[in-house]
Amino acid sequence: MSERRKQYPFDEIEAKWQNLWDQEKTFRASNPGDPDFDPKKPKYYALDMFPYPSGQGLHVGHPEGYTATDIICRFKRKQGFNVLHPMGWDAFGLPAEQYAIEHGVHPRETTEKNIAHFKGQLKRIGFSYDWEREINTTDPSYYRWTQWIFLKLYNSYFDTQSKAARPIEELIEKRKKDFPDESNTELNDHINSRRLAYIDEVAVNWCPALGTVLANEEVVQGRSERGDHPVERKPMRQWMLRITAYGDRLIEELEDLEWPSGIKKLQQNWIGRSEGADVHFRIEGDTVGNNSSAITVFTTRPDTLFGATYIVLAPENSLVDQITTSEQLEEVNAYRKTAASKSERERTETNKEKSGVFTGGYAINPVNGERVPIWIADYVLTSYGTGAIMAVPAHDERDHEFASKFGLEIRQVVDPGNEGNDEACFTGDGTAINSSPLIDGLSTSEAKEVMMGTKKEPGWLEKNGAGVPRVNFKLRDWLFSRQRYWGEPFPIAWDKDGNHYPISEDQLPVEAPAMEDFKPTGTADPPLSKASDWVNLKDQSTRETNTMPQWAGSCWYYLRYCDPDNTDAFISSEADDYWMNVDLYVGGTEHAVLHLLYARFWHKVLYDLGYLKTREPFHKLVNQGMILGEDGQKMSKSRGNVVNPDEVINEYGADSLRLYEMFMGPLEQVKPWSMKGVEGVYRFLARVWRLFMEEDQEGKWQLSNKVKDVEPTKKQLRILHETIKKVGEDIESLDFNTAISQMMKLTNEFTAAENRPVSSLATFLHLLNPFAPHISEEINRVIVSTFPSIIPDAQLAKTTWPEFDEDYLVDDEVEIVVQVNGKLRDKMLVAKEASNEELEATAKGLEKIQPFIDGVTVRKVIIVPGKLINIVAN
RNA sequence: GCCGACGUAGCCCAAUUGGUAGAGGCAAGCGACUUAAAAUCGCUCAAGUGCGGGUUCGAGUCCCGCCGUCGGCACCA
Repeated sequence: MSERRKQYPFDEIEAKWQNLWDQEKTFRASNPGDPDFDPKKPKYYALDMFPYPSGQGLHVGHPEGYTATDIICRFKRKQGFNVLHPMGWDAFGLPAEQYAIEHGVHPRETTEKNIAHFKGQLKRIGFSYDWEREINTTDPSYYRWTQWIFLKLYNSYFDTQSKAARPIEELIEKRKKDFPDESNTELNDHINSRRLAYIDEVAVNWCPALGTVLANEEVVQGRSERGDHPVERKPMRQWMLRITAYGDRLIEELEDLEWPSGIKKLQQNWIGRSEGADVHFRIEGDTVGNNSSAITVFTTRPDTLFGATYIVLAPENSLVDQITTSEQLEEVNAYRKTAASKSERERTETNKEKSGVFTGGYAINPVNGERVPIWIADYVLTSYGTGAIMAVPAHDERDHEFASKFGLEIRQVVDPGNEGNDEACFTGDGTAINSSPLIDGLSTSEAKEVMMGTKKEPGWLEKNGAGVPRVNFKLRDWLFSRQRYWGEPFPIAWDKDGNHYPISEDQLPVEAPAMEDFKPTGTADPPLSKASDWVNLKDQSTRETNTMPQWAGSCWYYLRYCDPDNTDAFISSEADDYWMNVDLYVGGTEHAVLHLLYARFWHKVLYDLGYLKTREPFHKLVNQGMILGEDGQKMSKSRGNVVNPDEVINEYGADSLRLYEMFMGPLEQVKPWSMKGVEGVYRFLARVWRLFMEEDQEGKWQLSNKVKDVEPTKKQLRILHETIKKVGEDIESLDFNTAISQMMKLTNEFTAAENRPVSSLATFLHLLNPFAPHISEEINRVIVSTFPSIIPDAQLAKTTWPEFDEDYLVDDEVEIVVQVNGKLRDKMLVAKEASNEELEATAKGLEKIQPFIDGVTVRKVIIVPGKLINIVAN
């Protein structure tokens, strides 16, 4: 189609307006304190998920959400809002580094190149970003503050009383008061174990192919989310962020947010809060006899303790060595070895068949003093709870399967009531039986309460020193260090005694050294460890050589947009006050648990420490649906169904791309691309163009002589005002597809008219403007020059959104549907203000209605004003 | 297995939130313009709402039970 003549000169028009917007800074948002700041204007902050500038450039999924927010922003500006609509680059990350390693180019170079490409592509779509607020997470003036926030995490702890982060100094003071004789080392150890950013030796996800550790969230089915490489578990000393401290608040504070319920659920499930108890099982033969030497299990069903017939430890559990008897040693070691050699994936794949071995040891069930065997099995995870469980095979499917396979005792302690079938294991709530007078006959919830107690009263477990109520989370602390080059260095150094200490704030940013060779070392030593000049500090200290993960920069970028050039603070208090929260955040579901959880966590810490005034960053969240290829499959290079937005713009123009992305269907829905559909909206825009313009003999476009200074007809006024109403409402509710159909309808109506009233058409251009800004501005300019006395000489972007007049929307006569027994039998035209009595009389008199009501009794007449009348008769 | 979303003309999708199943687009067909074609303009065509029950004067919409598609989680004790 490239040879085909363009239906309207979109290429000239679009470039022209984009240049003008750039030069005039049309979409600049002013901050409190700016000379042009108007405090009377309400604010609106619409945020897009900023892209990772990959080498592939933009794909059609990006402009979907971006167009949606752009329409809202252009609309809100016309309604008099001061609109913050920024864009930036999430540019640290593996791909740039991988590419750099393969091609021997510095990642900064490729990143800059990619950003320039992305930016050019975004500008070509005509988004109304305030480019003066552009940010880049790899810019030292940006990551200076990422490092600064890290120091805040490092220098604070979570106070469980107030459920909030507090400065670490408070903890130090308190500790000194409580333990005045403690040595500095002991004090430090205590403090370090409480920091929100801390070092820990944990079993981490080590990815040999990428040469780095990964967060749980970055591992999918035992493989790396990026690159799909195998991941193994390996104990390493790493920086961790104590996100689990915020587990409760991250769930509770979701409540007031206007987020899709599915996303809230996803986050809740990911955090995975469960209430239960830690229960201590003394090991038989243990002479110490206190709880610290016992096996502690976590259970959500302490009411089933009497049915706990054996104990299972994770193979990695450190107690295994102590418990295993010499007879069982060989078997246990063999099993542990196999378990360790299995990748996470293999372990979860063997989902079906349970395996495990007996340790030879026994524990004592604290509720009845019974001796129960201790097993190890890999269905018990070392990473959840305590790495040990009490098995209640009668009421837990996994335990049931295991017990059945190994012939362990299955003792029923919950009566399912009339529901139950006795064979299979019953996991629901019922009545406690076969337990003890303590709980027998009580419902599951009552029995739990007896065991765990209430807020006021401790339960049986606590009173007897057998356990303590506890809330457990699936959420793990956030593994925050990576063995990579292209990331934020930690503002941390280590003294010669091996203690870590913070780099002072005035030394920020800590920039990574320029390095020739930043390949992963293949060991746990990060690439930065090779830069010895950089690593070694004067006082024999050495710098931390890990870097932060990709997520760090995106945890707070929405704050920086509010005050991007501030060199004194990450955000000024005034800017925070004025702009936050984000009124609307649009992006893909792929960030439902990762980015959105991390950002909320950081935000809450900063809030607790008094740097922010809002508890949550994103008030309203909308997930755009994925755009599939023309074949209904996910777009991918290998399938060859990828649509390139540049090509769409070349052939149909940016306005068509924008319009099509919105016309495809509801924003949140998954939907396939269709080039025919693009042509459809392109034809619509060309129709709009020809509604105003015609070609002269030389083929030059000029204003059509059908466009006149005439009064619109009643019908025209009606559809115009209908459209003003519908488009406005649909933009507010993000139903862009239906807004566009309404504008198509209007265009069809006016195209059919010989006299096209310029006043009405000018109003229509305002409605079209947020969707197709270039063509609407261009046409507006043409009619301004011909009708200067009627059309104000101003850009649509700078003039007010039109208002509709209800009077034009109503007819004097309305069509009323006449039903008999709910079935449509006839229609009638009646005066709008006809009374119910009149309606009923008229309806009953209708020729087509008579046969249905003759000879039967009319029981009831239902009238919906202006809509229908239903005669119920039999 | 669990959680969530969605099933309406050949296709993408509407339906004032319980009130005439059709707004818009694509495709198809016919006509006008044209030497012809493309483009354009005009007209036409189509499903009874995945299936089975229920509530109601009235169900695409609400309830119950199935089926299918897509997405997420998945030995979380």
